[in-house]
Amino acid sequence: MDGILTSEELLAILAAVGHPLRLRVIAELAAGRVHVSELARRLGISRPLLYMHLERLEKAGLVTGALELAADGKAMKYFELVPFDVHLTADTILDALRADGQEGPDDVQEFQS
Amino acid sequence: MDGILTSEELLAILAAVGHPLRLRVIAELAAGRVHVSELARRLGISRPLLYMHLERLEKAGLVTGALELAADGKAMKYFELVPFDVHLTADTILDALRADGQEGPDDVQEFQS
DNA sequence: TCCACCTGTAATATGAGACTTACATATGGG
DNA sequence: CCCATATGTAAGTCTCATATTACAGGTGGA
Repeated sequence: MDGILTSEELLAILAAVGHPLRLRVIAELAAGRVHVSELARRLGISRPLLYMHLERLEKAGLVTGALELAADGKAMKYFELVPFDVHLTADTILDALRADGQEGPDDVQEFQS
Repeated sequence: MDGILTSEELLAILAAVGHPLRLRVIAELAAGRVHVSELARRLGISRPLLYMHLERLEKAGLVTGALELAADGKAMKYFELVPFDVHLTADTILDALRADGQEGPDDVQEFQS
């Protein structure tokens, strides 16, 4: 979760981290993996709400979730932190915007005059 | 614009940078100071809209604006970038949340049982 | 069977942010 | 005097993220 980012990826990360609850979610997960219900209890928020925030963090690639079967047979979804390291400066932002231009040759049509 | 941040300050920065237009504003200002109307023209957006985004960036402490009188007597508001360097990791976030606790003794009432 | 856990989603408010349009002001030059 | 430039703000709309409530299903144990 670092290296060269496109502005889109950078924005996804910034928007994902830039919320009070999600900041606390990251802080909780920094201590180790937790399953959803337990995490909701710790944060004092409803489970559906937590789901939304986790989705957002997952789409940004900051956390990952895995459904597991506990010893007692109950299904539990554990989330854990994906190590990230984003350096935020004016230059970083310029790099991200530049990266958009020559973004992967995912079947991009080239024009010439 | 770095060092130890409270979660509030960190959130202000992240939320401020986390928008496509504001990313481009920062990129433009990275090349040097620009006055509002000129910047709006470069970005191809309306001036009132740019104002909103600039306010947001200014509140987060990422840019500063100064009203100046040009040689021809016209008032022009120049904005420039405030150098910032935010390192974003799980640890950084933990630090920010910890910093909230013992935030400046700005007349804080202490209780004891 | 009922209760206590867990996951997952749909339906629905609500509120903040983003954006537009319109207007007020001031300056200098043709 | 009118036009072009500039700043600044008020008012309204509209979209979307946020948040709540309510439901669906599954398991294990008393």
